[in-house]
Amino acid sequence: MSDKTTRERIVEAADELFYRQGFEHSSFADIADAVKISRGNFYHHFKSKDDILTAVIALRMVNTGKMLDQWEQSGETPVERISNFIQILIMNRAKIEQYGCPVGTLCGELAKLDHAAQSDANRLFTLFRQWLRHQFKLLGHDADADALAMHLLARSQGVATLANVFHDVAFIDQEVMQMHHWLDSIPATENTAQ
Amino acid sequence: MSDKTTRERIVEAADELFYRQGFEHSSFADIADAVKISRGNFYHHFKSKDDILTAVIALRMVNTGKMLDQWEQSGETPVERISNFIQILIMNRAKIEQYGCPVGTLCGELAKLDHAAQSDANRLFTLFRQWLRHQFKLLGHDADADALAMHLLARSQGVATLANVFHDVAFIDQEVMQMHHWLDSIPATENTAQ
DNA sequence: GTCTATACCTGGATAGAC
DNA sequence: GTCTATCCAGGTATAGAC
Repeated sequence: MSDKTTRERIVEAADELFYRQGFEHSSFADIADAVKISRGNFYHHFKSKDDILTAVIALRMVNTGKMLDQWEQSGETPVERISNFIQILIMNRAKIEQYGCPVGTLCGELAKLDHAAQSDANRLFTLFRQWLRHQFKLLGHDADADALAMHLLARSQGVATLANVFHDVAFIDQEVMQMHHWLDSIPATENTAQ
Repeated sequence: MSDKTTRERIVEAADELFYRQGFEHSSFADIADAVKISRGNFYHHFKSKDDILTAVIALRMVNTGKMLDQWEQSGETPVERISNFIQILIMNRAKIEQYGCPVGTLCGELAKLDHAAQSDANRLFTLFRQWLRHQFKLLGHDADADALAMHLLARSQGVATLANVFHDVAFIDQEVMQMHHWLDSIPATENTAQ
């Protein structure tokens, strides 16, 4: 657990701030305060604010990838693995209630800004989408695997948004339960080929 | 259809711009361009940008109220009326694909900004929530009317978010169909008392 | 690699003429 | 009621010393 480089500390602080305050609303001064460095020093590590955003997205991609890999290993069945996805809402409920879904809110903001990094950020969603699609395929749902993946993504997005707006964690619990039931109700003609 | 006052024109232009670009990202210059007035002239009608936001939210409240009233009258049964709600996703699919849900994205942004008008904007959601709750109550769902209302709100929010991110209108159609099926599948022990 | 100082620009807001 | 001119704060980015 060696000391983190200044660059890493900047990216991590920016990651958190972009999540809590949004990208545009987070200034260099904010990040500088968090990392305890001077504003001018940024430009030794990054050439612009957009550059920091790119690094933040890259970090999130790596972390998300690791999480999905871990679910892949820890879950015995596709249903178990998909359940892990649903459970993020519970794991992160306090933060979701305060700041919404990190992926959804970032993509939403960048869409409004018509920002160049939009497609980069959207890849975070694609990561989940493909992983879920893969799991549904393993369940024997070849034709509608993508539709099921998108459906589940949409459900969790909606839950995160409303939990944030109404500051209601109980609503998360309630909906997560329903999502688990929905998952269990899917005809699981287990695909034994893979 | 008398000519609109400058004030009304400002609010309408701001409404559209806040939807498309977000509140913070829309400058006075942007609004001035749209309305074709000078920047200084704003302050004869509003004392601050936040004031314009308040007016925009008020306008949306009025318009939303009118829409709900109309559904109330045009629909014969609660199911028909709730169907109208689901159908907004279809009616506005082009805009949703481009800019997301106007209510959800505004509330999301104001939450990140920790803006004073947050609770004002959230009332837009509450308007829908209460209306839907009322309809579900008429369906005989006294105990879980609010849960059903929130469930439906969350579903449509999620659909709007993903349609926006993936620029996919077909996904809207697909999910709307499922939402109608879901609605039809709800045991409708019609409440004849009201 | 980190700092201070500063340039430059945008955006919200004010003053005052017409 | 609308305009022009202007002020001021804050934000990104650069220059250059240490």
